[in-house]
Amino acid sequence: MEETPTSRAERRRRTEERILSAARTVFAERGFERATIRAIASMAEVDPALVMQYFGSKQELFDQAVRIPAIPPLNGALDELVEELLARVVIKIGPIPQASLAMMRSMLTHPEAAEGVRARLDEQVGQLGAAIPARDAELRAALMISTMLGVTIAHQLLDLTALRDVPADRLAKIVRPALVALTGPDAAAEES
Amino acid sequence: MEETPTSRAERRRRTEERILSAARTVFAERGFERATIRAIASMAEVDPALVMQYFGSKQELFDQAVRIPAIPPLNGALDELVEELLARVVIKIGPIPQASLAMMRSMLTHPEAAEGVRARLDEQVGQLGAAIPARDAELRAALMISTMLGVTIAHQLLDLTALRDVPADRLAKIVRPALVALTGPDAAAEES
DNA sequence: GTCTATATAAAGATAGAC
DNA sequence: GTCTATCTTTATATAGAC
Repeated sequence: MEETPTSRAERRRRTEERILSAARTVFAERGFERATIRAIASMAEVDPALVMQYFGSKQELFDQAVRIPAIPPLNGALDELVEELLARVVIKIGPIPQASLAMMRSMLTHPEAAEGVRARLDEQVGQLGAAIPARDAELRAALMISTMLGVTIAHQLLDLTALRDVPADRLAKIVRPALVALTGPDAAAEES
Repeated sequence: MEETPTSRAERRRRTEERILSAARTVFAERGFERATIRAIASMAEVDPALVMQYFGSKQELFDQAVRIPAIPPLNGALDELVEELLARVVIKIGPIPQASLAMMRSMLTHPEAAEGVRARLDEQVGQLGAAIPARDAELRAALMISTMLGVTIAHQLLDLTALRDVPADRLAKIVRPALVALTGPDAAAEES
């Protein structure tokens, strides 16, 4: 028998996606520990037991929910990389992916999330460091990433008063010189 | 009857202090949610029930444990403030207070901790902003604070590979120009 | 005053009815 | 295949023995 567009498999896939979407929202808002299967199921309008049936455990649900589709590599010329960093976390304010938020929200208290974030940031540090000609390239790259991390946390998660309702371009305009300063003197200028 | 140096009140005070110290350690390591009264009591070598007896609730224990004695105000000339910021979070790496760590560890998942951190950072932003002559003073101050927050989190809580075992003066030397860049052009240079 | 024992609550996980 | 009902665990909080 040919399967219709809304076959069992298709229906199941949609239900799973609805659960994953709800999970991202709840994990992003409350973090791993305070998020409950019940709350996620409620938001997805399914039975809590179904969530367990599909994903097996809360941890497994978290893993699948925060899995980010692609890991866009950081490469190119240094000044392009600075713009790319700004675009990712400052310009792109608003549509910051729920999955990233969920990961960040949980990273300080949930060991698995911490490990995931560290691995991803270490990777970005490596890519960025490769484009920095100054000495201490990796260290400089790590501090650039740390800066963007701090701005994102202060803005998106802590909601600092002074960062509320600030247009993206104003943020970018002020942060850019700081990032450039972190890249250090260019190779030609290094004569010490 | 005169009380000896180890009177009941004195013994109680010492026990309380031991519990608070253990609480700071456990809250700093695991965050509010994952920290348990049992673990804190065990570390302090007292009975779990005694902790409740003394502090009433886990939340109250947290409040008292993370209460930071003094709130040193940020004031002075701008270049001194930059040095003060560097001293507080970069140079002073190592003896960063357990209470601050506990607060930061919990700030993304525990609403009370988030509120406490936001209030404190907002306050620092105000003090720092008052010393910045450029336009967007508060915004610049907030971004400076965010930068230091990011470096602290990446270093102390996430343990980024590239930031491990880096001498404080090397960190400070690289971060300083970024902070200065965030302070913006001085008043004389602003002619637009 | 300190600790043993227990009450209470919440949430993850499972078994079985439909 | 989906959901009702329950089991089990864990941790906060309390009551009462010593």
